[in-house]
Amino acid sequence: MADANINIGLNAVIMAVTEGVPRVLTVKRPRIAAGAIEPFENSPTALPFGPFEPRRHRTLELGLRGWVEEQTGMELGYVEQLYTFADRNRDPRELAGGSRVVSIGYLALVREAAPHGADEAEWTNCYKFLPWEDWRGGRPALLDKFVIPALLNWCALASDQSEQNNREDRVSITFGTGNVPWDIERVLERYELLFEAGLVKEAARDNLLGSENGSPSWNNDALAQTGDSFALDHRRILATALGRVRGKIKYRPVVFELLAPNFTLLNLQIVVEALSGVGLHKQNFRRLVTNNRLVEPTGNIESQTRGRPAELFGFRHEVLRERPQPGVGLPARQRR
Amino acid sequence: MADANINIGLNAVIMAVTEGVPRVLTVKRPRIAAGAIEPFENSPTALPFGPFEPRRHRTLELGLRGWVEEQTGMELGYVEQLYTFADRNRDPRELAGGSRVVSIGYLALVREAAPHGADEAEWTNCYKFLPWEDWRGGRPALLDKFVIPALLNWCALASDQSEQNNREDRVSITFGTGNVPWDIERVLERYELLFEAGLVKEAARDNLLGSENGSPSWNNDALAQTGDSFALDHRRILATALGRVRGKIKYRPVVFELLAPNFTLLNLQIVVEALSGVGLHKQNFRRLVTNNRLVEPTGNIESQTRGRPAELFGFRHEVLRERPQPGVGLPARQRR
DNA sequence: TTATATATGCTCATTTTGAGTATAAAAAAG
DNA sequence: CTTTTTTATACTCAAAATGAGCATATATAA
Repeated sequence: MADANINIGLNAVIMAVTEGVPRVLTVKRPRIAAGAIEPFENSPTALPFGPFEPRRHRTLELGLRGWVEEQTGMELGYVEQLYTFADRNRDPRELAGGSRVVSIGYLALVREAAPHGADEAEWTNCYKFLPWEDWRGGRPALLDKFVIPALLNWCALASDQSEQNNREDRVSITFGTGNVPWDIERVLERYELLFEAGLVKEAARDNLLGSENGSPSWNNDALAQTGDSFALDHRRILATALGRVRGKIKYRPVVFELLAPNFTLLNLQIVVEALSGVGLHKQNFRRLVTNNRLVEPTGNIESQTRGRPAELFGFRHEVLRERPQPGVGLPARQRR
Repeated sequence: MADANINIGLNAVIMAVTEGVPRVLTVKRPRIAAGAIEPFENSPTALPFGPFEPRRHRTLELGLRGWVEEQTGMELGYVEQLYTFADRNRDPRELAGGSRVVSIGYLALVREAAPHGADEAEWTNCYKFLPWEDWRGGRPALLDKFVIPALLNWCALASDQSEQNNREDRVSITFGTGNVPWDIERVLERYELLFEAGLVKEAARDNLLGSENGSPSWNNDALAQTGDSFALDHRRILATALGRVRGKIKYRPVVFELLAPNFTLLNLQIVVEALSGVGLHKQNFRRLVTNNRLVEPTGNIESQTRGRPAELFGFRHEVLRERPQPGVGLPARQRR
């Protein structure tokens, strides 16, 4: 009955925001399904992951929580399932006769704490893997210096006119060329386009692109500009996670999972900006969260500050019973 | 290496809207993983499903498209992954020593067509399975007549005060008791709450609720009011699908997957209302989709109509290049 | 004391939304 | 053939939400 060639792995994107930097928990030695540890060549950075053991775990989420706690000592709070990935060639070892790996991605939001466990886990800036996603300091320079020209070049290499139009449409919608606005949520679409165009290291590494695909072989200098790489398809899972958070923040109060119970409105704004990757108008942000009664003042004042001390606020849980979709509300479009 | 006790099944929620009714494609004999057909007692209604065969299919989505075409003769257009379900006891046969079934749910939107294939597939009104979700004719009577009282009763049966508060909060947020507005997207949360409270047939059938859970054993008359049942956890998957469409409709132009290329604005509105389960203000709906330039007039006029003939419109594809998140915009809250 | 940094309150024009009224163009009823 | 019914479409108007900025308050640093 059972297909002996399927393994299920659970991958965790564990995110935190500290000092205005969105971070993801990364490990050096990925743990391989079925419990065995296999070091990769050069031990590439990976998301923490572990096997799903049906005999031990009643649900997928419980399985995930279990081994995350074992590996990192962290007890997860907010957890949501992201996506299930099972593309062939996901793991190069399948080609060598190994079994097919199906991996289920999960997103967890935590208040940053030092991980402690068997693996050398550490917090890494998400934008090291997806540098084109951070617009807080204005439009990232690498877009115009490298990414967009390379994508347009890839469009021009299409085999026929219809495919070229297709590619140009995708480039303009995902990367906002022409007069198309930048949509902060299309993180995954952007990564997948770069992958297809052979502009991220994994594309070459995973050897999925032949010359018939019209993909030029970019030199390593160029590929170094598109951020750090991850083991397997973990960068794709991270892109899924970031896109999901960016969407969810607007209609569910998930930001508060990343903040201490008391925070200033600037603290809150910085976390929202870090995740969404765009800067927000301070006064309007304040008006939004207070008028919507998403937060409530505690009466306490922040100490040890530069300018005027700010009031401390807390999440107003009752908002869930007042408005169907309470979130922080981001601008629909990002001006360039 | 491989865990011989895992099977992966792909479940398809194939939706269409005709005559103002949102329909889902259902089959009478579910096909069991690994290709064998096992008739269930009474052949309960099920979603079409098939096994994922890693040797044949490069990706999960291709696998799904493949066997859907084999089984129903339908070539799917728009397809998106919903969620992966793997709870223990999902399939009662696991208890009898069978292997664990992991099922990956997919949503497909099609223009309704007669299915033709080996299984006796047919289109069924989604609201037959989730009758409390249809508010187009006003607040469904069964909410006040049966569902809410039964849920409040379940709250009162909680083992301690904290659990009772917890239950009451969940009831009011998902079912909008007190002054909480009804959130059309919380379809899955509502179904899961009814399941926990033992108010849908599957809860009793799957025998997951003991008396220690504080769930009364409802008589069959009562359970008959909460809609038709599905095999396994297929009703849960349908709830996931409906909630997903209701959300997505707002920010992606997915409705047009369900409509012919040319349609009147009333056609469009009826499809949106059928999915969202709420009635919309006709003039404002028109203003929204035309001002946002989501649709464009074709110049043609509908024939064979009752009142004044309406103009035919088409989806304006260019809107994707103008606004980041083009959708039809539903009212945030549903007034009662 | 002055500069600088941050917090917070407020204004104002514009856009979007909710809820209607009014009119137009067809078929059905008498 | 006139009236009624039905559906389509245009327009109004008040309320709410949004985008952008000015002004002021309260702290530390120079």
